[in-house]
Amino acid sequence: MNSGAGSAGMLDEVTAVRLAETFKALSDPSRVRIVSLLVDAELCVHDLATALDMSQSAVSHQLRSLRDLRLVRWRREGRQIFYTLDDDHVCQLFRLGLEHVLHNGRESYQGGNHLEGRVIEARE
Amino acid sequence: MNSGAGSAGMLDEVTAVRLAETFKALSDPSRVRIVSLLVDAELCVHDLATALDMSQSAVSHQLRSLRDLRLVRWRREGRQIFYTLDDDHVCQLFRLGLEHVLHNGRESYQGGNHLEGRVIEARE
DNA sequence: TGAGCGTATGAACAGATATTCATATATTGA
DNA sequence: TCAATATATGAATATCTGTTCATACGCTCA
Repeated sequence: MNSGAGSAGMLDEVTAVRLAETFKALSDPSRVRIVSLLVDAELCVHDLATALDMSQSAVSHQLRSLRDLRLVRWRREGRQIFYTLDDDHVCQLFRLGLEHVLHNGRESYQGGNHLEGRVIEARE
Repeated sequence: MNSGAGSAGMLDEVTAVRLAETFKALSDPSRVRIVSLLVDAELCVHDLATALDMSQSAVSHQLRSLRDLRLVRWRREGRQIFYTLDDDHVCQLFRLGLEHVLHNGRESYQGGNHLEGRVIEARE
């Protein structure tokens, strides 16, 4: 069977979809920033909204996505609801991604523009 | 919680966007499946399309995204172009995500439906 | 040189997404 | 019970995304 750690082989459709969903959870700047805060602390919606300079509604909608994808947990305390990251995998994913981004400035790259020196002689 | 290197602090806008972009690269089932194949082998577009049962065009478009995000490299050999994963981070991200998905069946979860229902205790 | 293959690309379109606005729900305290 | 507060939710909307279709580009070999 596939899905080992080494050779993954081709993923079956269900796994592919769920894996994609997991990454999709972190594929938006707002959500990534929410997670970056939750990595360090448990926060309520209002604090998140304030820290991120987003509307309460927008944050709440995003938290719902994260909840649906099981990336965060919540805890009620009075009228507030505190969120925290659900499991450690999320944390690891976040860190690994961050590492990738930070170690990957904007150095020149194979095919700085397109494939083989194609047409793009478009230079100003 | 917080497996080790904590304190990411809030991300600045640029980093958040780039991090989100990185995850977005893996946020689609087709792309995830492409990557799952490239984890094991270097493949040309046609082989990818065949293995994934996708049109050549669709695969090509997706490869372009992956190229733009620097997740894959290519190499021309005759009329074919072989793709491979660019750096190891991608591989690690893919594996970590897969691990998360595989270790996370569909067990019941906090708030099976809506929020209000129950409260989780302290963490750890 | 031209036919044919492999690949890339652009336009177009259907479907997904993030935010806003308005409003509902839950909880507390008077 | 009522007002105030914190959060969730639904509809509307502008934007983004993935695929298809048609076609262009690049390479190889008759």
